[in-house]
Amino acid sequence: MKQEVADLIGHALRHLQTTGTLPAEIAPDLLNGRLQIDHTKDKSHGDFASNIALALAKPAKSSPRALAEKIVAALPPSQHIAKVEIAGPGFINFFLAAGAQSAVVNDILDAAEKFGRSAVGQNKKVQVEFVSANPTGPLHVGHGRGAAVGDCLCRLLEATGWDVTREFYYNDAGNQIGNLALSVQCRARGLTPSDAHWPEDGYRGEYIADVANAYMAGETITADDHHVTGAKDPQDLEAIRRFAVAYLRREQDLDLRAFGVAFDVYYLESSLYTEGKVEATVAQLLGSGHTYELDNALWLKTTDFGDDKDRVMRKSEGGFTYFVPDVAYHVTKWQRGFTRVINEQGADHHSTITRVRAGLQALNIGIPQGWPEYVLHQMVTVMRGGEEVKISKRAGSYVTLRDLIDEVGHDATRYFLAARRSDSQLVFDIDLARAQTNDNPVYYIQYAHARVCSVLRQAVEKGFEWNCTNGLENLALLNADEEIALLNLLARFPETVEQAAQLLEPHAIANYLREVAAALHGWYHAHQFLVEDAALRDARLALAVATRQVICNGLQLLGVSAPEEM
RNA sequence: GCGCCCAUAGCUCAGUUGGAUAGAGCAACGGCCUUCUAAGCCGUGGGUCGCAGGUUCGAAUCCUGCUGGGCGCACCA
Repeated sequence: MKQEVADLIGHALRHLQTTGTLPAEIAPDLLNGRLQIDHTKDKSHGDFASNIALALAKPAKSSPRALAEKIVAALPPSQHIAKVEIAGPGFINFFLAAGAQSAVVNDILDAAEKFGRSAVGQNKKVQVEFVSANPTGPLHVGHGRGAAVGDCLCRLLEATGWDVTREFYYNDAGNQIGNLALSVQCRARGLTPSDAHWPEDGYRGEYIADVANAYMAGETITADDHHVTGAKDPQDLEAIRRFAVAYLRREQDLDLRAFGVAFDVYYLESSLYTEGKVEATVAQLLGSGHTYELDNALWLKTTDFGDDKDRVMRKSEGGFTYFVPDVAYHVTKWQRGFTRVINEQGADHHSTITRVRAGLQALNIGIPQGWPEYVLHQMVTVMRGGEEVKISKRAGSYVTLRDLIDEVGHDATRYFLAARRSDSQLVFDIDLARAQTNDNPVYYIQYAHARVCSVLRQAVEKGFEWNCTNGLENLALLNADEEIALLNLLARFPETVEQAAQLLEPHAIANYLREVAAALHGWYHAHQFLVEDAALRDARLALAVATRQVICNGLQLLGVSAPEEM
């Protein structure tokens, strides 16, 4: 319906151009999306409003209202538009004809689980890299936020027609891993973090002891088609390293699986070395003319590309800094044909953005400046009983994702971690997330879904014969305020999805679903569904089923289940 | 000191990419249970959109400068 209004205005504008009322040169502007149609907040302003006359007044050398009148006069007739008004400084308000809103029920029932999907992505490849936690410990809440946001982004991109690859990058080759191995070795030798000989920056969580015990017991870890068995030898640091990495990777995989997140590609940092990709990148950078030697170290002039200081590539004592394999890694993404790449990561790693992009620009291999895109999420604070929760037994210094899933469940965890704009800090209220009341938005939304299911069960019990298409010819009977409000809301689902995908903002879906749930509950309480009048009953059930479908599709995008009973 | 992010009702947050009188949920107050789920619904009160300038028909939204909070500023990752 919104598109139809846009088309009508577009038609009118072209007409005004051919008659010379509007200068021809403003046409490209319009086609580039300056033609904006808004849903009105206020019913007295109609159903849709356009600011086109205000935007074009200046180039058309006309007053906004005079231009608005010309545009309205040039609008082609439409059976769906009952009335067009000019209001305020020059807004053009469109009033839909009675019954025009209810057509969306038909659309929803036709499209079913496809309602809200689109093809704007044109099946183009996009890679989303997210979580990418070092295999040095259990995933924490921050990783959980990354997992929730990243996976929802993927679902949004898939829903809008992109060919999505989910990728996880394991930093399994750096100092942190050496640290991990040392920590496990200490535990295997019977030391504890309270010991005087415990390494300064060793890992202190209980899980290190678990890894050490499993290693000493000769456990076998199976991951990624290969097996690693504990060598039981506390002297063999290399064996400990391999075992610990495999052990913790398995842990993370189990957590992610419990969270409903699955990756297509797990990329190992170590493979960049074994396959010579780091060396190749270094060689290319050397040839680029953007490097220099200073104090025995090799530097990249990242300041040539907007960084605030140059970065070391090869340390004076040998060995590359982390950012060299990072650049090499991104080169592989480019070479694998991902012209679009989105990296979802914690804001604390923000500084890598300029560095990685600078390295890629220095290579001068045709990578565009803004590639890759980044979505950063801010810190998460976990609250319980009005107090901040900071530690978990297993990890020691932080709350793990597993803790949250165990305590509040998979659905609430996913919802709450994705329901806020990712660039503002998030307070995760455990008490709220656990609540089986309407204060809890997850509960409220799932309950709306279950409620429709319940009504349909009642309909069967009462012997009302009904199927989805019964109500369609009676849709015009849906004219109560609550029904119109719900219809308008449902009609907005496709554009909500499209915009959330375009802006990479999954939280918009969460907010939208809360609105739909509220509209459904409000409607339910104002009207009986299972009335004697068969035509009205069928119409209402059709709308209820359509609403359930939209809620179901929306929850699917968030990775939250849609229960039939609660 | 430098860079990035944030600041909207008592609390948690939206705000359609510059639009009309800034919204929702909690909390507070007042109503509603012979009912397909009261696990709910309706109503009322509550705001200098952190502060000060600027841009224009029009600013919570864009620009500049402050204030306050978070994060980052390694030859760690």
